[in-house]
Amino acid sequence: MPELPEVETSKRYIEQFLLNAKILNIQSYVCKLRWEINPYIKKIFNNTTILKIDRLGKYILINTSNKNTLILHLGMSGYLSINDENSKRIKHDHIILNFVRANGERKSLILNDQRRFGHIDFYCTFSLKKHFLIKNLGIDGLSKSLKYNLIKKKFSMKTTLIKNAMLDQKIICGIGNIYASEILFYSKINPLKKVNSLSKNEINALLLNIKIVLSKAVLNGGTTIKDYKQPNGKVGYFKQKLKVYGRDKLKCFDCNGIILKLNINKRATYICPVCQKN
DNA sequence: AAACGCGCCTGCGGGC
DNA sequence: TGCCCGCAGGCGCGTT
Repeated sequence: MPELPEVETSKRYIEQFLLNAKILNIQSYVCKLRWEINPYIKKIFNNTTILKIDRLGKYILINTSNKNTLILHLGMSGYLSINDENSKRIKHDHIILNFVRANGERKSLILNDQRRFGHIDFYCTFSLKKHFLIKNLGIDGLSKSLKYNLIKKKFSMKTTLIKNAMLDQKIICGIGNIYASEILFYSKINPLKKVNSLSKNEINALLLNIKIVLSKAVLNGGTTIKDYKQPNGKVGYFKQKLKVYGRDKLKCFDCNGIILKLNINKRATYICPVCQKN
């Protein structure tokens, strides 16, 4: 479900509550989400303070005073919320992190994940980049270092389709299926084009539009297609701004073309065949 | 090394 | 009403 903008929205919201808060304990009600959950997670963060929260791609990274980092991934259906301590658990509430704020307020961070493709883990902060979920991640979609030379280098050795490359977290991390279609539309690039055939202008357009689309989506609180909500309970408002995703058979906003739905690698891909002829 | 499919899960909507 | 199928915002792993 959540792609970079939804994860960033969630991160910014929980940060308001969690920064400088003390973790009391972590409860988990399942043995595994996508993978087995390390049982030590229940104890290792007890009485530690949350110093900093980062996001890398679709991962939320919570750094604590015991020099560990809590790693959260929301998978397809994960949803974070903040609730009063001891409020009633609902279906698919799998992880509850109880904490106390500097003002004495006791709250809980809740991970609800219907499909259980999400994950929670922890690792020593110092060697976080060696963690198996983090070590292969490419550059973040909103990183200032996302530049032409870097991407040109990665693209020139590949024959895969640009749509697949957009979803490859080892190249650029954070982009998922919705924003891949949107960014390619903004860039007027046909998703079936091979990455090693992209011109300099096309790559530069792509990089610019990655920034534009992702940051616009963040400003709008992300995209709600079905059930995604911001942690404050509001839906994301970027859906109204989507140009192609989910708009098959409808008219393109920029020309008279009709939006087409393709299947690329079993993933729905939306294009305007006129704007994205090449 | 790169490029595919598979499988992990639940739930929903459409067709019969 | 119910069953079956396909599909859904992700991604590591095994196989080619």
